[in-house]
Amino acid sequence: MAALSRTSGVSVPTLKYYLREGLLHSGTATAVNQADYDESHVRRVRLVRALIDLAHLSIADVAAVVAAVDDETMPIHDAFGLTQDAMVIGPHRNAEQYRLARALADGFVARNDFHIRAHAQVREMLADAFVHLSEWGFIDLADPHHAGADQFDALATVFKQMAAQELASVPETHRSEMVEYTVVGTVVVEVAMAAIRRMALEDASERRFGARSRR
Amino acid sequence: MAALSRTSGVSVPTLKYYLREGLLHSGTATAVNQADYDESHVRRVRLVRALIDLAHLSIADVAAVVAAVDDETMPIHDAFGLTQDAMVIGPHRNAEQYRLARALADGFVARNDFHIRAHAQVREMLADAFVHLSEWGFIDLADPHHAGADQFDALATVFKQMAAQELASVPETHRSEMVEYTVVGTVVVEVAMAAIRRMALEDASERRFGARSRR
DNA sequence: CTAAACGGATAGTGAAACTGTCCGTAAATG
DNA sequence: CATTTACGGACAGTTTCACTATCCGTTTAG
Repeated sequence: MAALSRTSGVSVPTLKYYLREGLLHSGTATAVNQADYDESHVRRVRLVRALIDLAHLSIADVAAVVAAVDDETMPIHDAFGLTQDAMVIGPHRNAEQYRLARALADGFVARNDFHIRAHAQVREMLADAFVHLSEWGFIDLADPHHAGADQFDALATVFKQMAAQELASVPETHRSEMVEYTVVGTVVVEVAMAAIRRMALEDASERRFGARSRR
Repeated sequence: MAALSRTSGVSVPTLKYYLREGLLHSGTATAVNQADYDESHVRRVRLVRALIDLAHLSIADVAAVVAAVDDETMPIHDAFGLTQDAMVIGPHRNAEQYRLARALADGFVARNDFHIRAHAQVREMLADAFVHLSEWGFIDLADPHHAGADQFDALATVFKQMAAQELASVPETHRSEMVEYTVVGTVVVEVAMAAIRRMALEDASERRFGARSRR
C-alpha cells in the first residue's frame, strides 16, 4: 500500500479512506495483514483523482462511477451511461423557464440525431446551461431559431466526428478498462477543450479590448 | 433584500453572507436600516451562482473575480485576464513530466498564434490536462506530433472563430457589465459545450457498444 | 528476539458554506 | 398613537465533506 501511495501521490490514510468508501477495490491478500496492489489499483486511484480534481465530483458520486465500472455484469454502454449521469453539472430546475429550456434541449437532441437515453441527465445539463444563457441574453428561449442555435448545431457536428474517433480508439481490452478509458476521456478531454477555448477567449479579448489597456 | 432573495432564489442569510464576504456590493441606504438593491445586484447574484454552481469556484475565488469586475480603474482586458486566472482548473504540477507537458502546451499556444499572457494560468490548465491525457495513453508527451495534436489544433481554429464572434457580441455598455458578460460567457458556454460533447460521446458509445447491451 | 511496517477499525480534525439568533431601528397597520 | 412587522448588521452555531490520526493485533525483516 505504501508503494501504491508513492506511485500515485496519494497518502496512505487517504487510500484507506478510499478503500472504506468503496472507491478502491482491496488488494489480493497475501497474509492476514498484507495485500498486493497491482496496476489496476494504480489506474483506479488515477481515475478517482481525475474525477475529483478535474470533474469536481464528490466522493459519493465517484463511488457511483466506480460501482458502474466494477459491475462486470453491466454492458459497457450501460455502464458508460450511468457514469455520465453521475458526472452531470449544475441543476437549477425551477420554474417554467426551465421547461422551455428543456424543450429546447430535447429539440437540439432530435435535430442533431443524437441517440441518447430519454432520461439521460445530460439533457438537463444542457437545459440548465440554456437557462443561464438566456438569463444573460446570449440566447432567447422563446425562439428556437435564435442567433446562437446554428453555432451549437455546428458544434454538434464537430463533436460527433470527434466522439466517433475517440470511441473508435478505445482499445479492446477488458470491459472495466474500456469503461475507465471512456470515462477518463470524457472529463480530461473536456478540461483540455475548456483550456483551449479560454485561450481563444483571452486572445479575442486582447484583440478587441487590448488596445484600451495600453492607454 | 427580501425582494432580491425572491428574484434570485438565494436565501436572505446567504445574501448577507455574500455581503460579508465581498461577493455582493451593498445597496444604497435609504435609511439606517433600509437599503435598495437594483438590477446590478440581481446580475451580481446570478454571476456568483453561475461561478459557484457551474465553474465550481470557491467563495474566495469568486471574491477575486468580483474584485476584478468591480475595480473601475482596471481595463476590461486586464480584468478579464484576472478572472480567467481565478477560474483555472486542476493543478498537478509535480515532477518533470509536468515540465514536458508545459512545453507542449506552450508549443501549442505559439503554433496557433494565441496572444495570451506568458504567465496566464490557462497554460498550466492545459499542461495539466496533457499530463492526465498522457497517463492514460491518449497522447504521448515525448512526441510533439502525436496522434491527437492535429485534433487539438483543429479545435483551436474552431474556437478562435467562435471566440471572436462571442467577443464581438459583447454590448458596449458599462465596463463592469462588459466584464461580467465575458466572464459568464466563459463558464456557461463551457458547460453547454461539455453537455453537447457528452451527448456526442453517448451517441458514439451507443453506436459502438450499444449492440452488446441488447444481448 | 525485537522493532518496524502492515492492514483494518474508529475517532477526530479543519475548512468551507451556509444558517440561526439577537438587536436596535423604522416603516406599516389599525 | 400604539403595536406589529420587516429591515439590515453582527456574530455565533451548524452541517457536511474530505481527510487525518490513533489504536490494535499481526507479521516479517534484520
